[in-house]
Amino acid sequence: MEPAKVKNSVTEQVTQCPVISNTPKEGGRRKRTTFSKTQLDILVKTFERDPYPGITVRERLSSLTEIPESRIQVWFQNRRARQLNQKKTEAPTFHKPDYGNKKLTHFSVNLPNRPRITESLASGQSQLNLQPCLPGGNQNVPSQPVQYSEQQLPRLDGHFKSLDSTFRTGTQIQTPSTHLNSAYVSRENQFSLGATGSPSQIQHPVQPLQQHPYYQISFPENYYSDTNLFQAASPLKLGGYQCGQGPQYQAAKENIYRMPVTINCLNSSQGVINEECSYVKANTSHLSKSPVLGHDGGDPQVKMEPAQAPCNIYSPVSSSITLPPSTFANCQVTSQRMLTPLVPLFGQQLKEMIDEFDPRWSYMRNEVLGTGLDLLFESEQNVEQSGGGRSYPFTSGDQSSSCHLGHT
DNA sequence: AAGCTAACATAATCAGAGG
DNA sequence: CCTCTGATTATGTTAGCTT
Repeated sequence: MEPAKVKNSVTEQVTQCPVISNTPKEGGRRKRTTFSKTQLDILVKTFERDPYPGITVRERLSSLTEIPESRIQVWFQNRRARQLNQKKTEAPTFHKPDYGNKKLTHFSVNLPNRPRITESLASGQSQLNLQPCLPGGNQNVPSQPVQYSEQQLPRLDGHFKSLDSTFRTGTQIQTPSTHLNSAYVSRENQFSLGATGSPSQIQHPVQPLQQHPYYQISFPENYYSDTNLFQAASPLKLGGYQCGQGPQYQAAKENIYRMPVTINCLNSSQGVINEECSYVKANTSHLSKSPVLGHDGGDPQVKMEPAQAPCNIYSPVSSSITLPPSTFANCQVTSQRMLTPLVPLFGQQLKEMIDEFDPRWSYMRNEVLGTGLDLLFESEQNVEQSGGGRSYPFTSGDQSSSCHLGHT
């Protein structure tokens, strides 16, 4: 066992970041790191959006700030500890969120445990082009499709399977860890990414659907689903309602990376309303281990199929957007291992919904989709500003195009 | 299934930097 | 000197891997 504490203080010159060379001295205590203002700013802003960054985010921060990942981890640990202590000392009055007039309310879900890094993954440099929540969103990261290595696919698979199971829970949602017992949730409407090794689990009640209108958006599936990633064995439930397991749902799960399927809105007080949905039926997935990933040739075609099935997205808004199949008639899916989000016209609405829903999902969306959605949003704005009506751009691989939408 | 290990968490504490 | 905060240690949980 390690003998107590090493208290031989180092009286050398303070190591100033970004010069990171304060590795632990032989048998001594690591020199205290002094973070620069810029570095702290990045860390703080990241912390505000995600107090529990995963390894990829930490590595990303590390490369961005030139702070060793281990120091970043320590920083977040200390930050969490002090924030918890601070909030403990404060009067722990629980403020019930005011859902009355807000269309988006607290929605607690149990997010998945972090995917474990296998040795093969951890040993190498992170190949995930993830988009952490850095200052200014992800604008610091070049916009490019996310590329996944063979090794990352199984990891993502487990990750998204967890997401899938997350949304199969009922109204009583289990939170992944005691992280949620802090005021993060109640005050900031955030929920934590669970991590392995978390303390005992607790449950947090979800605001009853009957009392408060919800946005209950199945974004995790809309964005991250995959044929191989989501293998729902039991009916999906959202807010106590059982979601359809019909062809639309399955199709949604198959096409998450190309586009969100349909935005159906309904009043929660009316229960589930069956609305017409349209979706893209793609026969491949960038994240799937389908044979198409194994070769470079071929251009799997995107097939369009209409669907008539319940769409379990709740919203107080009584309108819906249905995308005609023609929207994607000319889309082609590249067979490269690139996630190119083919988000059609309603990107702005989608983005707003995502962002309002929870910043963390935006973050995860960015992890997978990169800046595609943001770019879409920008392009949509440009179109509107130029009076271009309802023509929306989309991309597929290295090709881009636009289509006119006559949505209702 | 059991054991090992990695990863991550909180909590407590030490100790350096700076006001 | 005091406060803030980075660094360390102890301890616990979870999940993947191996046997």
